[in-house]
Amino acid sequence: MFETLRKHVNSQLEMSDEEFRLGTTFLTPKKLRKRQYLLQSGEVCKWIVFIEKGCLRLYSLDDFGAERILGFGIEGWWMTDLESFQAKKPATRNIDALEDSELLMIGPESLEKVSAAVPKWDHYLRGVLDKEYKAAITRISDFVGASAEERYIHFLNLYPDLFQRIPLHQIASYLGITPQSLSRIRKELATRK
Amino acid sequence: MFETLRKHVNSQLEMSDEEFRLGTTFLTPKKLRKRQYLLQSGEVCKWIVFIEKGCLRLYSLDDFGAERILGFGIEGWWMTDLESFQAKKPATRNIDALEDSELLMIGPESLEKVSAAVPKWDHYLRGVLDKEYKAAITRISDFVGASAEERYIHFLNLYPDLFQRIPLHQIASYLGITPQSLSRIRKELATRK
DNA sequence: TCCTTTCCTTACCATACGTTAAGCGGTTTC
DNA sequence: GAAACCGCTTAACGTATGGTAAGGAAAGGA
Repeated sequence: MFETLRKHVNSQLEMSDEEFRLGTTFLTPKKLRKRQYLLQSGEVCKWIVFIEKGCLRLYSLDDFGAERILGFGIEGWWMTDLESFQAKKPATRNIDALEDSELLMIGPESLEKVSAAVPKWDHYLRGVLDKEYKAAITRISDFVGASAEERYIHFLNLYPDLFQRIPLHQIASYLGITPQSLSRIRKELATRK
Repeated sequence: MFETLRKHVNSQLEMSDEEFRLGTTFLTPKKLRKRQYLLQSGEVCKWIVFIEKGCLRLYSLDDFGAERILGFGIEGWWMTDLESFQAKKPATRNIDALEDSELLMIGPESLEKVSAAVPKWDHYLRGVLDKEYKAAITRISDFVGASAEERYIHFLNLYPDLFQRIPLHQIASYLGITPQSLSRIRKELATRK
């Protein structure tokens, strides 16, 4: 049940089996079917989730109901709408499953408790936020200075795993362009090779 | 020397004068002249800085030497290149002063110490990172789904203080457009009113 | 199995933004 | 006080991306 999480923890820091086991007692498992919501705008986001298996996406809806994809997650990633989770205010964003998924969830109280009780978990979870933040800055850097084509190439290099399993029109939204533009870019890249 | 910082701390959480004083002993003051670098790409970023007074910017250079502005900071903001600071690797980004500035700096060891010694400071600094992360996601949301004109309007609403004192061509870079495009957008908005 | 929906692509035209070039008031420099 | 620079704007034109529409392959539902 905790295989992927154990691997991810190991990749970040040293943690004994006992410390790991202790931490996992604060986690709530949950299965999500494809298309099922973990969070719908209007609800308060009550969980930070680790993806043991499957694929989620975080997105908002613009004034005309079109999806703006803010991020993806697959096994080995953490995900939440921090805005709503921390403030305990209704979310403006949505999280749903792109594939049948298995999650490990942690709520605000458990988060406090595990951070206080197991310093290693505190470090681990803080490190997760740091990495997310750095990734966000890198993505902003791309938007500020790179063309859609460059952003697509960067995405391929950074997340080859995601590219394999996420529909192209969702990747287009993530890149801030239309599916048609992405299609055009891919054609252009293919002929150039 | 710590007026702005004291105000900022107060705005985030409750902290006694003694706790505050204790924390400030870990800070190193520094003055920076306009155009002076705090960090140049190639150096390791050794500080997280609080801006008591003045204005800084964080930016990278593209292949042709053009500046891509990743962020601004004025009094009451914290700033660093987290990528370089945490990994202790040479930075790819630069930080310099847009105005004569007064900074309070904290290095990696002091950061560890103050976090361990004063729990309130640990919470405070963690909150700062959280806010930065949330702001980054909001900015990404803008890039994914909003036009340049909308991004400009959002910038005005979010950071009216910044708009007053930062040259327009730098704001243009922050928004991911050219100064000419920003000028066009401003004209369009002015005539529409 | 059929029928619907989803996903990807292509084509055509519209538009937002980039590029290049130039001008002009304000400030700094010598 | 020129001269040089800087910040901002405007204009003309080029290009990347958006919008609309349509078709076809693949997947999913009944």
